[in-house]
Amino acid sequence: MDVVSPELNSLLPDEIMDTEAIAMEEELPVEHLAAPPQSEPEPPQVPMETEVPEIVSLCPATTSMQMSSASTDAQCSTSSGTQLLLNLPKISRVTVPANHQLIINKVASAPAADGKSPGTAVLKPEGQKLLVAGLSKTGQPIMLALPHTWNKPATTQGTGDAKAQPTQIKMLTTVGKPVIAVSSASQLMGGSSTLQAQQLKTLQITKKPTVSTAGPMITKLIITKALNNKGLSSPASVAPVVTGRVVTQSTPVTPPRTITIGETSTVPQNTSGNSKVAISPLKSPSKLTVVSVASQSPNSPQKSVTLPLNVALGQQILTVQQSAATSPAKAGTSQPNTQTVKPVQTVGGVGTSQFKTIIPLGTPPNVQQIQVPGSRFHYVRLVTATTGSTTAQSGGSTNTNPSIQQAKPVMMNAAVRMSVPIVPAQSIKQVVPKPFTSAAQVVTTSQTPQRLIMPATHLPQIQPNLTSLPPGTVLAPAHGSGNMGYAVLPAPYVTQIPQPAFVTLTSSSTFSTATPIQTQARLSLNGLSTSEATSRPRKPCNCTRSQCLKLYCDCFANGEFCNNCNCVNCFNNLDHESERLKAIKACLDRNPVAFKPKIGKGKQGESDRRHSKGCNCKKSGCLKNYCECYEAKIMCSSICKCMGCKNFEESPERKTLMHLADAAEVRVQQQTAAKTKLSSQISDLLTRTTPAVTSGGGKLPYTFVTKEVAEATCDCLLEQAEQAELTTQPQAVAERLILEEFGRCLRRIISFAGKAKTDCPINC
DNA sequence: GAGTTTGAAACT
DNA sequence: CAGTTTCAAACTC
Repeated sequence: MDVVSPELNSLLPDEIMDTEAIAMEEELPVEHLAAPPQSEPEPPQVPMETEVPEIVSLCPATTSMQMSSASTDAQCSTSSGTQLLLNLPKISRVTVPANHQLIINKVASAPAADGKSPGTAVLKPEGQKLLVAGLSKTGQPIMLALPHTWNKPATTQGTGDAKAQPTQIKMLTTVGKPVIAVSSASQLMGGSSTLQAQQLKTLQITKKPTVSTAGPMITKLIITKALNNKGLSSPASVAPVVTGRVVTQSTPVTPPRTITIGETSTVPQNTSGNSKVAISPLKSPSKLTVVSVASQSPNSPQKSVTLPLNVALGQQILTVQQSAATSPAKAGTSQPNTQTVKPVQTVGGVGTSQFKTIIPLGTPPNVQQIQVPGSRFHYVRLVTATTGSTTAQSGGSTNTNPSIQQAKPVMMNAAVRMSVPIVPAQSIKQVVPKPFTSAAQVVTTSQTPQRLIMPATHLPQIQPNLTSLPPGTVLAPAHGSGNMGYAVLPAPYVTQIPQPAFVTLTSSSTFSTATPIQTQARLSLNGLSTSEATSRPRKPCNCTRSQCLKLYCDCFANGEFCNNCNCVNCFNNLDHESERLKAIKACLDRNPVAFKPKIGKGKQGESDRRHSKGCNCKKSGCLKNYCECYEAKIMCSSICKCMGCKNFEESPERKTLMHLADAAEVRVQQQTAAKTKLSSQISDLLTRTTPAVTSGGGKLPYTFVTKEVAEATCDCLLEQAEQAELTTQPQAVAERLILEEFGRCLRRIISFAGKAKTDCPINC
């Protein structure tokens, strides 16, 4: 993975970050914190970018409250009945939708140990660190509880600096409704030299998600779905993800769920709460952020607010899988070695353009990726490194042990683009319960075991254009800067993962890998519309000499893993991650925008798509698919260096070709329609009880020989046979009588058929 | 399906 | 940056 400096990281464009909204820096004045999304730094210039990052507005028509940093306790009731209970050292901004409850538990301000982080606070031990309640569509509260030790910085962090390292937790809630934006920063010293500010953001999602689960459950990880909102006026994406332990009561109907983010250090092996990750679908309007969590300490009071499991996520469903409803045992107390991660089943992601998945990381976290075929978004699950020893040594540097770094993506039905802020590896380490004894984690699903994660390998630092980060790029924090890092995952990353929607993480030193279902959708077809991209399966490559690690390979160039290709000696897969990452880096070194779509919008005023570099054709006249412009169905532009170009608006050759192409397409469509129709008719004919095939406007005689008619005929013949038997007729006579009867039956059938034909000439 | 052509990517 | 080579897709037969 490539690593970029923290500075770049901080500038991570919204497009990549997929986070939006309110930046919450602890030290920032409230006003600043409350600043609108627009205040975020602009992404690096990307001339041809086809996707324009959208900013999500966090404060819809809901109640908005701002508190000064001095605020300690606050209660607020909105006119709509929303209640807010806040007890935070600092709350930059809280927005609560009507009828939603937001409860933030007490947080006592405490002096920073090193005094370098003024304004930081330590959460009261007795109180939950932080409870953020969001409301689902149903009005049920969603809560996050931070354990006391939550967010303890690891002392061995690679960066090793004592600077406060803010961690962001962003959470996206439902669209439209939930508009809870809470940002709070608290820092816990936890005896470590580093301070970490936790930022929690709740983002509003434009779409209302559908919730899928209900019932008791303990969930560690929640994965959300992503969606492609490109071009949608109201994109929906949701991905509330909560990691950590979820304890729920079980009310059959939308039981509230409490999500607690806690530290394991307090109660190490107890809870399953391994740190997990949250995920967020990204992309426009709906941006989602993920939350990393640690396990919760059983002892810590569950002050959590109940949160409805079902969080509507637009059309996407965020599902937190619950443990079997029948096994309440899992709830609460225990589950020492298993973590149940339930990715949310996403529905309907649309794959289109290239997207980038960003995973924050302090130290190389394990990442679970989930990709939804056909979707442009990917889900990424960050899995904290396991227990102790292994993770401890990383110290922020790349882990060289392959076994530890095994990362396997998890494929889902939808792809998600997201950015996930992560808890520093060290904090994770402390937080993670025993279950994870090694970096490698076994992911099992209720359905199928899965292997996951992408190693956040530390690679030589590069400073690529952020907007052009290739898949697999990891943005790591720079020295002395925050803990937050981002890993840019290629959409394909997730490709080679088993389908199961739910994943359970269990401790294990090795990965159990389910046979990956390799479904890969081309996320981005330079210039093609979403529908085009999704409808057209990616063509398998046939590389023989490039190992699929050069841009010659379309799969690689599109940031995808080879899947069902015909390539030889392919390295574009998870088994050759290191080589692949190196190749990506090499490509970026040569061309920082190598992985960006070549077809994008022109400069301002140029609404049409155009090739970012222009073609260089010499013999094809730019009217063959050799020409990248022509292939993308766009005309050549002034930046093209082609010779004898015929691919321009008024070109007769081009028009002719277009007409031919259109005609061909029409023919194909007609043929397809005809085949479909014929198939339908045949099927109908075969299944119809009473045949009604028409010929010349009437029914054919045989069409009257329905089942009923046949049975009646048989009855007549049997009756005749019985008569013959009763009268002791010779066999020959009996047979003759039966045949005569059969003849009469046939005549009657034919007679009726003719009559029907006359009475109803038109297919009746 | 084999061979040729083409132009982007990679290399020098 | 320009020229050359390599490569894989597009195309032709």
